[in-house]
Amino acid sequence: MNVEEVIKTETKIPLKPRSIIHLFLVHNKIKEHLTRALKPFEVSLQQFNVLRILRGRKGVPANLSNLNERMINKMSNTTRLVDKLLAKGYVDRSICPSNRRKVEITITMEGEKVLSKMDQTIKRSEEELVQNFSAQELEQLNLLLHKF
Amino acid sequence: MNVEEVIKTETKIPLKPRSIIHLFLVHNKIKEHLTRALKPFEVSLQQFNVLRILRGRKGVPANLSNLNERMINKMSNTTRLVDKLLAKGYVDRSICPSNRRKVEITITMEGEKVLSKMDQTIKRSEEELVQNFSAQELEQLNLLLHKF
DNA sequence: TTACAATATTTGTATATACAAATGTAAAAT
DNA sequence: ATTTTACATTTGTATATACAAATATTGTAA
Repeated sequence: MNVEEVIKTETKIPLKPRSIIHLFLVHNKIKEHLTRALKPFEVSLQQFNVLRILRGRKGVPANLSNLNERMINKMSNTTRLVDKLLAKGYVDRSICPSNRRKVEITITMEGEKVLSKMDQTIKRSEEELVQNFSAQELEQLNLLLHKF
Repeated sequence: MNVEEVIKTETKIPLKPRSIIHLFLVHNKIKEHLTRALKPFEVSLQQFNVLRILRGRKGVPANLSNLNERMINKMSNTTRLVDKLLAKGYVDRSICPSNRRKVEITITMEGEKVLSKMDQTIKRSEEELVQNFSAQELEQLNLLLHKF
């Protein structure tokens, strides 16, 4: 992934903006790659992410705030995202009995089933994406990203 | 920017997925930061990007293909993006006389004027974003990103 | 108890994005 | 010359995202 090549420019970009553009381009590449991997399952990356969060709660229902704080893209309309998963039968949603302002969201058996299939696909994609990296280089990358 | 802290999890994430999540989180942070910086100008990052590309052509008109191949997010509806800039008076658009399938897009004086103001704001934001990095660390980051 | 503030979610609106189909123009093939 | 193919852009549709406003419920204060 060469910056100048991808955005078709001959001029040398200064280090700071170049780093940011570089990161954007890599992000795009990864996002497209993972989205393509999830395509057969007809779920978005966000929906996949929510399913994983729900599974991680091991049966304990989540409300929208729980989901939001664990999501990668903090978005305000998690409601509509859950609507989609509900329509697919991958989650259940009910009103919390002890506090009727809240909702209780859980993953269904069906949801767990498709999720475990998605997991394998995503794992393969991730392996592909970082195939040029050694473990040490990935550690180094994480250290650098930590500085942002 | 600590991954586990941001997505509020106690479990240690394996190196490969962690690297990818980390990159997503950093991308989000940068995107939000830059979008906020452009807010007073009422243009999106994409629109800002298009204006910069047009300026870079130094008067030579661009068509939609030219823009697309230089844009960070390759998108199919550059038409509508240019519509927005047109409505703001920042670009001109006309049909290419030699090949009427094409359009000729140029930045206006007004566009150049606001763009130079945006530049300063964006430059400051970029400085802030990479303030914890030494030049050497940024070089290293670019080398690693190059591996994707 | 009534009014007010805080909390949790939902809805509305505008823009962004992805993909497919439609439109109009130019070039190539028969 | 007419048909076909390729090219460049536009439009339509569905979903995603960001932000503000609306709704419903609970907790608190006078």
